[in-house]
Amino acid sequence: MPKLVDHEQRRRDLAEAVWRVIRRDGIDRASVRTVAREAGWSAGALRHYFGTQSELLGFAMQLVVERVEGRIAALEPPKEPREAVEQLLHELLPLDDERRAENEVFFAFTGRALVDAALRTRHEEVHDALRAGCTRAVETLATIGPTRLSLDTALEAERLHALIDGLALHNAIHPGRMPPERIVALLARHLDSLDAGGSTYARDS
Amino acid sequence: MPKLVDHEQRRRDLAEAVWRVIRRDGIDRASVRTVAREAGWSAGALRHYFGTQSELLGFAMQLVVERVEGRIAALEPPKEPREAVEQLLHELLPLDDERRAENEVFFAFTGRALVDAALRTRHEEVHDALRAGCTRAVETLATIGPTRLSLDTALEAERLHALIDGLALHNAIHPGRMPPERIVALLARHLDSLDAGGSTYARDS
Amino acid sequence: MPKLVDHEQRRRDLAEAVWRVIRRDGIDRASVRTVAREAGWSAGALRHYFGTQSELLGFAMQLVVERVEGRIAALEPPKEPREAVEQLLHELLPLDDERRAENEVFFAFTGRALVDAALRTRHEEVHDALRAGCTRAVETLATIGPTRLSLDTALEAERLHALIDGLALHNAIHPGRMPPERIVALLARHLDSLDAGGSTYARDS
Amino acid sequence: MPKLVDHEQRRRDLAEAVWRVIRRDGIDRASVRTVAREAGWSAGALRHYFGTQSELLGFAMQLVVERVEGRIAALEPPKEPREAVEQLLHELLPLDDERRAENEVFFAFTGRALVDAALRTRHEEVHDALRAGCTRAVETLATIGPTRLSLDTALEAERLHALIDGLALHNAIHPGRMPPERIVALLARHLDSLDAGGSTYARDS
DNA sequence: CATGAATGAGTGTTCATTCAT
DNA sequence: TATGAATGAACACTCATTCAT
Repeated sequence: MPKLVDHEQRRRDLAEAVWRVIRRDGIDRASVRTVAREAGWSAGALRHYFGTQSELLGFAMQLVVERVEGRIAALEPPKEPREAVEQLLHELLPLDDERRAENEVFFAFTGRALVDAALRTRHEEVHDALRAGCTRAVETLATIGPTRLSLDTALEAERLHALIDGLALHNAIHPGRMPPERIVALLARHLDSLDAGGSTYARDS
Repeated sequence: MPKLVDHEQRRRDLAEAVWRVIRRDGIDRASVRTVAREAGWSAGALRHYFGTQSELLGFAMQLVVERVEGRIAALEPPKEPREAVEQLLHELLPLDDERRAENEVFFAFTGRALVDAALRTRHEEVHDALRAGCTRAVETLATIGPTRLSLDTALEAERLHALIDGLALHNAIHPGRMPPERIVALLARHLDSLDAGGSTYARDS
Repeated sequence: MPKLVDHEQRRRDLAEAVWRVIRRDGIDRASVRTVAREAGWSAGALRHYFGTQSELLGFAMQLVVERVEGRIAALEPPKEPREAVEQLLHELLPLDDERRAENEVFFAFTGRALVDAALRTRHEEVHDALRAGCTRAVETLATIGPTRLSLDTALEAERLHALIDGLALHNAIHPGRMPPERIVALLARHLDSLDAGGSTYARDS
Repeated sequence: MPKLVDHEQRRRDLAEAVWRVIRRDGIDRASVRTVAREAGWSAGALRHYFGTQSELLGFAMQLVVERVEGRIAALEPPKEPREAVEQLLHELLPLDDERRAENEVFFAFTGRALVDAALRTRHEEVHDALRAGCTRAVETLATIGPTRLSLDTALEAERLHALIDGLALHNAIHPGRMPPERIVALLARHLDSLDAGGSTYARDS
């Protein structure tokens, strides 16, 4: 009877080590050796759980995918516009440490996905999941809001999506210039603008 | 002083080689050797113009900075809102090959700037220049437009900036999902929304 | 003692796995892991039967030794020259799959035996067994043949041995240039030449 | 003006280091590191002359090819049978240190050529060159000899070739059992046997 | 100014081996 | 007996950098 290990848990531990290294030193430093050391093991031990470095990074990226997708999937259908806004703010934006970590790791992978086909596929998953979340939010605003909105939902979803990613990017790279409070204000203003009548999400959030 | 010109021109040639390598193979492949080969020289020769690899990449990034800043600085004060829009579209967005190149290189550097202080400083320059361009555009819309706009220009500039970067990012990473025409349409819609009265930039651009 | 049988059988199974790996991928790929996987076991399990990789390969080589020796020992004393020839052809030369396998494995080990003393000892056993077989064949031809042969049997045995190994080597490395039929023809010619009077083994084989 | 080095000479030096390592420790130990150390340089320096290990080993093998081919090409057309024999003995067989080295290296590569296509191609070159040399020798014996020989030259060339390789192999792997003098005696006997009339090359060589 | 020689550290990966279970 | 965990050394190869010329 060999020593048994929870394989999936180990993979998760290692992926988290990948995250830490990426956030601290950048994805270029996320070598097999470095990650192993970060996790407190030898490089060879890591090979039990990930056959190649590509697999390791891919899994770490997949973890982002799953977290974001899971978060979006868990969203309750909002009863009113304000709730939709809250959801976006609290679930999709890098407003706390956990999501800030995801966000930074996500952008680190983004740079690599530009030239790595396998990572790009995973990146696209997150992209689409975020798009779906944005679409749902826009639709909510259009249908259950107290307003007379007649939105091109596809267009608005894309605009919202681009705005969110832009905000997240600015927060990741220059946190001082785009702190969480400012993100909240900007997003509120944006949602506000969708409702020409003037309901004001911005006023007290 | 012709020698200096040569020297500076060489640096520019090399920086362009860096761009080509980055776009083709990713920033990780932008090694001193690879870039030298791409430029048609020996690796040692490169040493005369850039002491370290970091300096080389920094200069290549600086080229992006200068181009974007130069482009923004060259903008004529718009006479009317529509012109402001045109400027944004044609000067700041990745709608042709040249600016698509800048854009891709910019995002490649972004990934690295997340953990490299020197690159981050340069990145911030571009960031601020873009912000300034956005601010100017928003101000134009507010002041010389035919509308009764009373905008929080700082807020709107940030929103526009984030939107533009988000669109550019989406275009760089998933060009199929965010082609130039779509960028144009989205940005038109956005500017449109700034003018609650309803002038329609979107209608015929 | 059934356990011992099992043990020995296991070793044989593993040695056969070694053979398959060697023939397919070369002796360099015959790692402990690869062989274990080929045999359908874990690498650790193999340790119970072979303490080191060297031992494993040595045993696999020993299997060649035993097979060749066994085959030669089993030869009936030939009644007439033609029978001696047949024996050589059918028992010692790589004319069917089984002996082609032995042959290839043998030469794979030969390369290593050049610098590995333990393997060289085992190699020498095969060498000597083959030599003995050749000697017996030559003696048969000299004593029971219908001819007036007066051979230097030691010399002729060595010549025959070198010829056989040369043919086998050529067959192993360039099978297209030395197919089985050609081996038969060449050996027939050789044996023919031993009998100056002209009995013709070649004519109808 | 950089330090200039005779590239081809360096490659030859390195190839000779390969030979030394192969003869001493076997071809498996002929790693880039080991060879570099043997030649007195760093592993990185070696990369200036050989891009990959495969290239390095291929060149070292090519050296054997060229030496053997050169030696065969340099053979003068023999005036009489005896001379043909001498040529074979002195040029093709491992009777002195230089050719013993070639021979050992050749067999080391043979083992690898069994599974390496690139090496096999080079191996085939040596094979064919040796075959040509044997063919020439047999033809000489048949045409200018004092005898009534009517040989199947293709068949006899192959037989001679296999014999020579077999002898060389036996000498390489078990030098004690097949010393140079014995090789000479055996080959003399063989050539003798080609001339049924009985001229005796063996008698005084 | 420019080159190629040379180094040493770093990369991902494979491996034989040891060990606890 | 048998397994998988774990290690540390080795592998080929890439790289930034230094240096003599």
